[in-house]
Amino acid sequence: MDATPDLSSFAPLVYAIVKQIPSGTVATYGQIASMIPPIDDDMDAGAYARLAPRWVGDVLNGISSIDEPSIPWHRVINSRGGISLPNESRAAALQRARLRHEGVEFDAHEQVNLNTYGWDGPPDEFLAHWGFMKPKSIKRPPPQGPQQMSLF
DNA sequence: CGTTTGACTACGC
DNA sequence: CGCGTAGCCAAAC
Repeated sequence: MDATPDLSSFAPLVYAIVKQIPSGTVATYGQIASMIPPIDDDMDAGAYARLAPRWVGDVLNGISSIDEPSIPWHRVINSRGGISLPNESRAAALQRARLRHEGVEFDAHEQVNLNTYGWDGPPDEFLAHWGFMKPKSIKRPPPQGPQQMSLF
């Protein structure tokens, strides 16, 4: 059997998830990758966790070239909340324009506040249907009492 | 068929 | 808190 460990079996899963990202929100490569369980059983879970985000990028690179309209590839950004495409890239400008058009704002550093625009992930039904795992929420729960004032 | 690069991320300074 | 580096694998050259 051709156990081709290429991305052909990985790509459809990425497509399915990216399609679920609502307009006006963004998801990170790592977040999407964390939802997809390791396909290769022999692969170490830790290794997979480090590799999968890059595979997501590779997959999206394929559809951004043809600009597949059914897949909102522009809503996927890196963990820093920035666009990973080369700044001078035509696709980067397109991605940024589309996000802004959807209401996503960029700060002075040209980065998106994931706390505000970060995606919570698809519904549980969707996850169960595909056998996906619930992603680690990219929204960082604000510490309840970060600036706990020292009474004395 | 060896080398290089990459839409990544975590970690260190 | 921003910038540089290491790691890891697949695809492109």
